[in-house]
Amino acid sequence: MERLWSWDRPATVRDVLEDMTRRPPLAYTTVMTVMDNLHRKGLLLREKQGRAYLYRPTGSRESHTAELMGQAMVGASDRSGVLLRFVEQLSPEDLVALRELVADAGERPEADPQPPLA
Amino acid sequence: MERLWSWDRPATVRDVLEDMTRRPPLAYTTVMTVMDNLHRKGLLLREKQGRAYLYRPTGSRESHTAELMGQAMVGASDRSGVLLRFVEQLSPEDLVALRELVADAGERPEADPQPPLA
DNA sequence: AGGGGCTACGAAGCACGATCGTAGCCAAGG
DNA sequence: CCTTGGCTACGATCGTGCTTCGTAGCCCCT
Repeated sequence: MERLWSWDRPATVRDVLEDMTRRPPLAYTTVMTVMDNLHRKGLLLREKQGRAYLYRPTGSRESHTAELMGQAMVGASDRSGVLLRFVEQLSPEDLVALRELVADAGERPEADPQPPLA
Repeated sequence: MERLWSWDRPATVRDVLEDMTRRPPLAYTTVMTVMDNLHRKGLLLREKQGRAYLYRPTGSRESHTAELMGQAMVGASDRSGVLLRFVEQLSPEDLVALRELVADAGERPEADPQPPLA
């Protein structure tokens, strides 16, 4: 399913359908239903353009993954315990990245969350 | 389901069943099937004691949550991007805890992962 | 006005988990 | 020795959610 958001531009149902490579090609309505479900789940925004809808992701794939990670620890009583186990299983590269991130966070309380993306 | 691992001691099917409070009490076999599924999924260890099995959790609840969080970012291409979005949504308290954790990690390359728990 | 493309709605198939019943096993007690 | 009670193994049923798709209806363009 939603692994088709590699391209960062909005897409119509037909765009996605024609990009799909599948042994028996999926039906048009299948792709549409999936995108509609994603939209109902708040993962996709849509906007009417002519007679068709233009879909665009609500957030980046990274945001979504981070959202899932945060969701996994809601209701946890010992949050720092969870974080401890989490950093324990991180790779060294992840660890250095994380170290920089937690150091930066808080220094500039509010920086641009989304610079122009360049 | 598995919210019964608040107690840290191993338990038999009957222990769990008698601890359950549910409008229509669950059948004995229901609890057994659930615990067996958890065992098949590697979340529970079991050991025969007499004619019954003793079940104990494979890891702490914190380890399991951390495992899920790690699982959420497998296959992510931009891991530091994910971590960025993740720390962004953390509460200030979580942030200070995480800062300590990433600072400690690496200083003592291998400390006891499980001290006697005292 | 007609046709092509798009959406809305709902049905069928599939996978997974939860719930439970029945059958079989084994040890203890009469 | 045989019966009874507790436990496990196996499979049936049910509900839920996701996937796939077809049909019906709508609207713009020619």
